[in-house]
Amino acid sequence: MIDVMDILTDLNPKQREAVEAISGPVLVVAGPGSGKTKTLTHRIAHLVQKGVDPTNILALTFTNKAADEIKLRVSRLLTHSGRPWLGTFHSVCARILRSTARYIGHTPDFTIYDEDDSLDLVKSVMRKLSIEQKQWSPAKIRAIISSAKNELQNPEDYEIAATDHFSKLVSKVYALYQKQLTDQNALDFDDILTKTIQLFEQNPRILEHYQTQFKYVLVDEFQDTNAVQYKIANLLAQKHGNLYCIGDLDQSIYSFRGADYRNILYFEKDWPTAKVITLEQNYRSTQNILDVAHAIISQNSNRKEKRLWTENGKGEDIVVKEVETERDEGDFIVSELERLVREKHLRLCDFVVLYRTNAQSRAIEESFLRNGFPYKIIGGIRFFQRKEVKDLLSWLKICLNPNDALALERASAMPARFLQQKLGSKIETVMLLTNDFSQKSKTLKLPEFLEYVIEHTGFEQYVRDGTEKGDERWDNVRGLLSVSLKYESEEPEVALRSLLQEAALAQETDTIAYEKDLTNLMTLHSVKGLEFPVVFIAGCEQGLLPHSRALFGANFDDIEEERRLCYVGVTRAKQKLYLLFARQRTIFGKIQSNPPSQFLQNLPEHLITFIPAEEETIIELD
DNA sequence: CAGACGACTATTTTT
DNA sequence: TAGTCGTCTG
Repeated sequence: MIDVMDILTDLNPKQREAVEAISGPVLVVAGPGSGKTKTLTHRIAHLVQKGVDPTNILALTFTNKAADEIKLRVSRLLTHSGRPWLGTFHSVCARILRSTARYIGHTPDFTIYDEDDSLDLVKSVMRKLSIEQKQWSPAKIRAIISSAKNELQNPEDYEIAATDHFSKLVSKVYALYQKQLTDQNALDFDDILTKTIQLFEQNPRILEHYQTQFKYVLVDEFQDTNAVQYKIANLLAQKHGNLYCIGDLDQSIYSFRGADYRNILYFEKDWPTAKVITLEQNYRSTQNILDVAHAIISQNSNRKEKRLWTENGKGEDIVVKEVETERDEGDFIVSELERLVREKHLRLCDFVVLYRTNAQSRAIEESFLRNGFPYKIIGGIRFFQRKEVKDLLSWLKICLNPNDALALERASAMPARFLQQKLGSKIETVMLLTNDFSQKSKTLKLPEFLEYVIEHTGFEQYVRDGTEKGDERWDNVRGLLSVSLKYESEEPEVALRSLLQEAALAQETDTIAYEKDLTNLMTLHSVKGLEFPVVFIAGCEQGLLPHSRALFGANFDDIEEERRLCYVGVTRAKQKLYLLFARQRTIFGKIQSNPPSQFLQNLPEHLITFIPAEEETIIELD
């Protein structure tokens, strides 16, 4: 156990204030690199040091990555005693709902539908209602249903509010969609949150139970909460009033999926006695980088003024580089990288290349390939989202929840010729197989059970069609098998449940290879929370950053979010920052020419080195 | 029912 | 340009 003083002496005065203000509501505005996670973890440790039982502490995050990081750091600070409740909003709510499922009309083995499942269900509902999918995009309808849920509108509420033709149509889909979910004993991601609220509102004693338990509630990345999540945190903290929220409005970049940074403003209204602490000392970047970041973000009107400072010194100029084409952009990045590795003895993993859209990675990759520099693309399709993985998992889902019609449909959709190796007609085959699997799932260890399912569904022949992609698919299936190994020692049913829960809620993200000697390439969104000595931001052009959608819509908020995105990118840099723009670029097979990003316009000139495109650049005709 | 072909579309992404 | 989706064809 670490000494109380150690936990506090390691902090600057503001951080220490945030850690020590343990009673009452606290809002911490934490700029990039200001020790947000440190403050949160030290606060938890401090509470325990003060004698608070860890089970009375609830810490909520948005991503599993953040939850894992906090878990790890808290466990380093506290070598004894129980663990706090610590996890994503979804995992904590799912945990609560598993033990209270009957109050919301489900059984504890409810299935969690991810976004793809949810879309499949919307499509199936639309087919049932004979709604033309060409005319009305299922994805759009799904998104509308999702936002309705996030405004706590149930199908009846939505129907009442629906006036125009389209809304009425959506209302029909929503009603049947929700009914199907209930019938199938399934919850979508939004339900996990909204059903928790429903549970609390309809069962005051259950709410009271959790309110009593959670004497201290902490919320990480508060700017990313949506209305429902904020309400959950608020409800849970109501009894003791010890609600601690930490975040940064300037780094809110997920409003497109429901995050509402205004929660930070509502917080002060809901908790008028809240202590507000701003962390402005930055431990990551040079002052030049912070000044440029400030020049960008201060153009936003929706923000609270704060000014980051550092003891790291001014550092180097920020490089603004003009290039002719996206090919030159990639080549410039690689040549700078090569030069810095040679001159400054940096490693390839000290660099990161950032871009607004995934499509931009292509040209940059090609430069890396041409010059023989290793790289890794972060992002893309997640493991549990892959078709072959979902296909295989659907067989497992049926074992736990035979009402899961989506899983049943998915499993049945596997070409009969693979299944028929063993048994009779298709529908019988699926039935017979699932019956058999259900039995086996109770007795076989999880990895053995998976092997069994793979063998009896002809899964290898199914995914492995002799192509390279087929081998890749097979690798993913083997990957699932290795995931299952960590549940090997558990009871078969518990293990199965855990695996499916992980598949639904713990979407494994690519890990950044800090230790490997290669350069990471990723979107501006993916880089949030990370830091690198040298940062390249490619494509600083009107239409790309800010993205044309935000530009075209002329929506004020959208442009401000793009600016925050740019700010997030800039503040990842520890020592050196490059902002690049191309005079022309091929987008969707057409050559476009866009002016430099408006975000480059107000940068303090004395901090910038501008390098124009080389005039003799030969534009290749092709 | 598997594969081919043309039409269509095209931020960002976590749970 | 490139990936997805629905329809058509053998």
